[in-house]
Amino acid sequence: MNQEIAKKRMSSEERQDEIIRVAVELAADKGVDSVTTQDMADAMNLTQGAIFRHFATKNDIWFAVIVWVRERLMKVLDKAASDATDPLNAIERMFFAHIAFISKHPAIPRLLFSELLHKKNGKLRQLIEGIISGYEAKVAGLLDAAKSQSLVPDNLDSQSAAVLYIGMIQGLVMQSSIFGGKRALQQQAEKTFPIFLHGIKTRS
Amino acid sequence: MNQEIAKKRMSSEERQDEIIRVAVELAADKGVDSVTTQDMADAMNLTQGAIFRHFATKNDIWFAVIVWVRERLMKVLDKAASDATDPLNAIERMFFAHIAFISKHPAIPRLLFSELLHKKNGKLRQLIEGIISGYEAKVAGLLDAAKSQSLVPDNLDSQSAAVLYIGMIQGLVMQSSIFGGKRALQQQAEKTFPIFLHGIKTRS
DNA sequence: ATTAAGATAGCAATCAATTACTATCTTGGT
DNA sequence: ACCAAGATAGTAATTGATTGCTATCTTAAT
Repeated sequence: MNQEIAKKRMSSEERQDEIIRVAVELAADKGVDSVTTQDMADAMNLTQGAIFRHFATKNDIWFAVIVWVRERLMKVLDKAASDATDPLNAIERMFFAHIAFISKHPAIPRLLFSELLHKKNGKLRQLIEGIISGYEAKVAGLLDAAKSQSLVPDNLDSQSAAVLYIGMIQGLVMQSSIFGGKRALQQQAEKTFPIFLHGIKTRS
Repeated sequence: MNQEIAKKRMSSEERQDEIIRVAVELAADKGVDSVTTQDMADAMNLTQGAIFRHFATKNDIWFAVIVWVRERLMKVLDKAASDATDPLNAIERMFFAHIAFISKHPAIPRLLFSELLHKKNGKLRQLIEGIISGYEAKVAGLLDAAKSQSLVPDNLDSQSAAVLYIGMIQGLVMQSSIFGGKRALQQQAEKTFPIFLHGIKTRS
């Protein structure tokens, strides 16, 4: 019953998209490093060699995956920030948008925060570094804007607060990775954010 | 010139220690998954097969590594906490002891926080989960003690604050992994901790 | 002389990547 | 419309390198 379907011939662009999608899925289950081109091929009813009609090397696949993630994530974050009433509210909306994004794509943090980072590799590491430092700069910028509106004290170190912000996401991801699932992630996030928020607000 | 040195025969126990030490070092450079038994053997002027005179499987090596890390880290943390004057001070001392420990062994966070985490579910994962959840419980316990001394408000969610605490460490590690080295890690830690501390202190 | 550590060599499995070939789609000249 | 010619996606098989691990021999230390 299931033999005839999915035997179509697709354009290279469509196949590239499918490979990226499948790679993300598999990375969620087995971890990035243990996903083989054979796994990808199996997951899309294709032969292993066919993968290399669409990507020159396996590394190029992961590069494309990261680019895909970047575009998706940035789109979500930008939209969340644009709906905000003030800089602090923008940070809060971005945070929960990010948590929701992770809930939908559990593989993402693994891609960004773990293995590929210390892969002495050139392009991949640079790309991920760019995403994270760009994210950090965005948060720090919002905090500076909050300063000028006296929403946070002037003597707050924006960059350090941004580090804490990103760390909070990492901590929540790890927490939900060890214990519960999506539901727990959202719930934990709602309880953790106020502590961070209070940490950056007016000090003695 | 370099042929005759390091040709000693060692006891199995000594070799096990050296294998563990070398494994930690190599994991810092190349990442855990990409360290092969051949790499370890090369790093200690030994044959690859000789490794298996001292460990039955490669997995056993990583297990021993994690156990080694746990003992070292817990020892450092316990000592830091025992010198403290009050629960909040204990958390602060533990934090900076942890940061100093990481500065000395940059491979550790990678072992605990990244790759091995999403390694299906074996003994390794269980061991790491135990370390982290134990750590979290310890911080949460100190926060509860701080409540009874009115150092932090009663309505603080201890577990969420502990998640933020661990996330702060993760964020700092990633920050220093992307940018500077040890110096930057210590400096950043000193600027970030006060934000966390203010976050858990008395609220409006 | 006995024993345990290390050397040498090799196995079976797995991996990314390449090859030679086939099937299918696209296109341009008549 | 037609239909050969080229382009492109896919298959099947194989390559060369690497992996964890093992069987057998060699040597050093007690």
